[in-house]
Amino acid sequence: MPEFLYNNKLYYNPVEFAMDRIGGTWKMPILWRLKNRIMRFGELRKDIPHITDKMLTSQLRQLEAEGFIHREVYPVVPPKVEYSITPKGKTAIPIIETIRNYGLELMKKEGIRTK
Amino acid sequence: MPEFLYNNKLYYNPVEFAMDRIGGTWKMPILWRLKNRIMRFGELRKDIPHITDKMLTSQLRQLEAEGFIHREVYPVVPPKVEYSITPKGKTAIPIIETIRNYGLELMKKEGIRTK
DNA sequence: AGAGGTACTAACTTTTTGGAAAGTATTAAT
DNA sequence: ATTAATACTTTCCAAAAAGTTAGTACCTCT
Repeated sequence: MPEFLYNNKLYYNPVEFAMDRIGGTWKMPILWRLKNRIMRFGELRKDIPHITDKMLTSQLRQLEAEGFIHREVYPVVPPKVEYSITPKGKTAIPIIETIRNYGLELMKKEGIRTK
Repeated sequence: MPEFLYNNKLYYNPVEFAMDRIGGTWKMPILWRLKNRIMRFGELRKDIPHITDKMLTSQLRQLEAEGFIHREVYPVVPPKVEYSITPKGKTAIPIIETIRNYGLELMKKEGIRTK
C-alpha cells in the first residue's frame, strides 16, 4: 500500500485521497448540480434539500480550494456570488455517475423504491 | 432528490447509499484484497497496514451482513476463519477500481509520489 | 505450569463530521 | 425607523467513525 502525506494528513491509498476531495455528504450533490450550469448560493441552497448555510459554505470553500469549482463575487448589494464548475471539477462527473449508478443498482437489489 | 429511509437511516441520494455500504476507511481495502482470493483474518490484518483488530472485525461483519463477503468458520483450535468475496461483492470491484484510478489521477495532478 | 497461536470482544477515548441557531454587513424600499 | 434581501460567519453541541488498550477462549507444545 502506497501510504503518503499530503497537507499534513496521512492517506493509506488513492481511494481515500479521492474520497477526501469529493466525498462527504454534500460535495457530490453540489458538483452534480453545477455540472452544466452556473448557480448562485441561494439557488444551490434551495435545490439541495436539508443542507444548511454552514455546510454549503464550507463545502463550497473546500471545493474551490481544491480547484473543482470557481467562485465569482460581484461587488453589489445585496451580495451576489456565482459558482461554476472548473475543468478539474468536470473530471469528477463521470466518477459521480458511476457511483450513483452503483448505488441505484444496490437499491434495486434491496427493493428500495423512492416513489 | 429521491430521499428515502433504509434500516432507520435517512439517505438523500444513491451515492450516499452506495458509500454507506462500501465507503469508510477500510471496506474498499478489504474487498480489494479479497477480489481474487480467500483470506484468513490474520492474513488480512498483516496485509492492511494500520488496521486494528477492532476495525477489521467490525468492517468484516458489516460487509458480511450486507452480503459482500462470506465468512466461513472452521471449528478448530486455534480458530480458523476464512473470508471470501461473494458475487454481490464482486460487483463492487469495478467501482473501486474507478475511484482508485481517479484518486491516482488527482494525485498525479498534485505531484504526489508514493515512492 | 506456562507460553504461544488465532480470532475475536469490551470499555473507553479521541477525532471527525455534521447540525441548529443566531448574528453580521450593506443598501434599498416602505 | 424598520424590514427585506443575500451570502455568509460564529458558537456551541451531538452523533458517528475510528483508535487504544486490555482481555478472553481454547488447545497444543515445551
